[in-house]
Amino acid sequence: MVLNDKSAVVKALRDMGLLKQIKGENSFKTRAYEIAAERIAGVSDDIGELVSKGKLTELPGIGESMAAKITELVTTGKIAALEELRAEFPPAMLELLQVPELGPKKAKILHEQLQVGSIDQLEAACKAQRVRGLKGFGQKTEEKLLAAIEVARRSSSGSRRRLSQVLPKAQKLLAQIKTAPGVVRASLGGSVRRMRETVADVDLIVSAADPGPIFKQLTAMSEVAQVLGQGESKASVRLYDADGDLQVDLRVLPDEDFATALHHFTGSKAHHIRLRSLAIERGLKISEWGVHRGEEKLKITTEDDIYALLDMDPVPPELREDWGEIEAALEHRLPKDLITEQDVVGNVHAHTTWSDGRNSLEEMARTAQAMGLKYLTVTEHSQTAGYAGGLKEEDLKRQWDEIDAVNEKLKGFTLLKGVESDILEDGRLDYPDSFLSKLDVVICSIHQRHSQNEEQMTKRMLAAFDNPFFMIWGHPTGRLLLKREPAPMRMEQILDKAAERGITIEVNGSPERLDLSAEHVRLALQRKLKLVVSTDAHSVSELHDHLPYAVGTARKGWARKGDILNARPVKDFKAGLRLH
DNA sequence: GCCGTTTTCGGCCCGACTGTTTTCAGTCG
Repeated sequence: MVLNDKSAVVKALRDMGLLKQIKGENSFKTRAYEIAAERIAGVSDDIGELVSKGKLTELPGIGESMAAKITELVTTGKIAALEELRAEFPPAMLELLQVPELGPKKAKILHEQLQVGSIDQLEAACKAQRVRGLKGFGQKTEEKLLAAIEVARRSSSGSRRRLSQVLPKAQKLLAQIKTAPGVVRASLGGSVRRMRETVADVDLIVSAADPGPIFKQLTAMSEVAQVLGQGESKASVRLYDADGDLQVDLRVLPDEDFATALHHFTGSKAHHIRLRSLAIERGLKISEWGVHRGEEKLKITTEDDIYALLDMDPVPPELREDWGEIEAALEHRLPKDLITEQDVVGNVHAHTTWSDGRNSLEEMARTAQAMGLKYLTVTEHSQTAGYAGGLKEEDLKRQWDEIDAVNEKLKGFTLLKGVESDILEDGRLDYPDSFLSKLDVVICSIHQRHSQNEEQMTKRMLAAFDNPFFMIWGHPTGRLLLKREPAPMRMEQILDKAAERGITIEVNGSPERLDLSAEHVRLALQRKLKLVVSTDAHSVSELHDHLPYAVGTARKGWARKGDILNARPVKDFKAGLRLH
């Protein structure tokens, strides 16, 4: 095995599909590559294992030909057919498709007629007014492309941004839209509603008899930089935004169409394609405008009605990715009790002014209590983390006195004594066992030496799990979304050992982390590992603000209430942390 | 390229919007 890298496989399949599109191949063929890429991206299995065990063709959407290409890539490091395809085009050909408004058909014409093979060449051709003469192009297209090139360049660092950079703005927009006259129902849609860890735009779906005032409400907002388009049922705008351009798509429909429209614009695309095929088998047709049986339009009041018509369990938005939820819903084995924010009774992983937090112990405790919680784990940084005000044994012992004093004052609320201990480069923790044994909660995290290779990192974790006081594995991969890749490690092997040792895994809700990821949450749950949804709060506001991201990520990984330790009362929480 | 209690051949999700168009193609979601 030369290249056991799932993301490399996904990229190769996507690129192959796109290049074939530009060549003008049959669109169903090219879509097969997209489907296969999405399927691989969504499976939680190790790609090398799928190849070596010959299980690729068991995945829906992957047949003999696709399996052979994937096997070729994993075993030899490249796909000959893809190399040949690449050789037919300039190296930067695919970057052209990053330009909005420019798809494979127009790219093909530009390449064939004007030898355009990069964004820079496209810009030159447009400025020279050589594009407007091409068949199917005109002056307006040329001008639009020039503007689109700017958009593509501005967002070239990746047009997606972290969910946390968009969700609060989206919620604010939704609140403002709801104040427009005539609004009946309104909701967020799209990848924001599905709680994807990174998102590209905002979708708003509104029902009202007259769309006019709603469009007006949106386009009149001061944050709107440009109105990109407006028709009878939808409008798109671009917002001024410190993080770069943010597109907002607003749909307004009669209330009888709200549920089907909301469902349609929530996605994902892959989920819909599967669902609509199933509908056809049952003599139904699903579109954004409703569910039809022949000419008859069926009455759909909620999204659940759509799944009921297909004899499926209702699928919560976070699960709509075609990651196996379709099959599970058809077999009525979709989890019914996914974790919710209301289920959480204890806040896990908090820092105070004792280390690098911004609020005192008592402020954190009172805020958590006001949120309706019953306990809070105080887990300051450990002595190795000098940069974060890490505490020595004597410091922590003094902190216990203050914790005892605050616990005296608070009724029906408990501060638990803990620490976030660094996992050193050889897997040791940075306090002696004799001290760790005195704590209620020991979260163990990696804060340095992220650059170890896969072998070293895997060994480090396996060794760390041998410590009898290792209770919770904190932000396991150390990733920072769009900033730092997850540390390389053999996650399946590590989770196997964690399960053996009875270790609890953190789903860290710090918006830059979301660590574990939803995909890894599923891997952990397959091994019956216990989880905590944590805030990693460094201030009272983060106690509130981070919880939705932890819960959303856990839900997206199919975690149920029973899987989450801090959905249990304090006594059961403490008991659950003990190793077997 | 994938897939099959309507098929191993002949289908493959569906519609809005825009611009180039006298009836449609391309792009997007």
